[in-house]
Amino acid sequence: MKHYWLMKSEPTSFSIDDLANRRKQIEPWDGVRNYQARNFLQAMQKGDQAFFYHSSCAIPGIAGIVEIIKTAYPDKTAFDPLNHHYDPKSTLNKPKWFCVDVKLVEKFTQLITLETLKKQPYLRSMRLLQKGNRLSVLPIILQEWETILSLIR
DNA sequence: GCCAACGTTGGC
DNA sequence: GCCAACGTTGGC
Repeated sequence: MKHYWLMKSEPTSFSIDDLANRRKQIEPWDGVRNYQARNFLQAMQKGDQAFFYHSSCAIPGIAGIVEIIKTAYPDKTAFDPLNHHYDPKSTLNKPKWFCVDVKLVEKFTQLITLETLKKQPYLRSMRLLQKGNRLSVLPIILQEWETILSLIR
């Protein structure tokens, strides 16, 4: 069974346009340094889809859809001392952090803004909208997925 | 830039 | 194991 997710990225560091401009429109979703988010990454299966969410920017919101094309494998950025996400506690033998590969499925012609999401009664219980939620990777239930897509379809 | 809400760290 | 201090996230 296919599962749905939401993955956050700050567009100033990596936006949906950056993904669109990648060769094959594929990118490793690395740099996640939170255990809960990591566990969600590890639960992802090939073929799962995720909303690409732009966070910490002028207009936060969902910019499009990506598909998981490679399941979790060790995040190389944790091994690189020069990388901003370097973590000496993650080793080749015992990797602590993981990433998946995503491929662009669709960039929405119009951003589904956080403001819009908040207005939807059916989305009130959505994890993304809960107070204090800071998870950069989180699950979306099918009903929420479809409700969100209905906003632009 | 502010600040609430978390997560992590480290002394005890 | 507790908890204060600190760091980070992310909306505003």
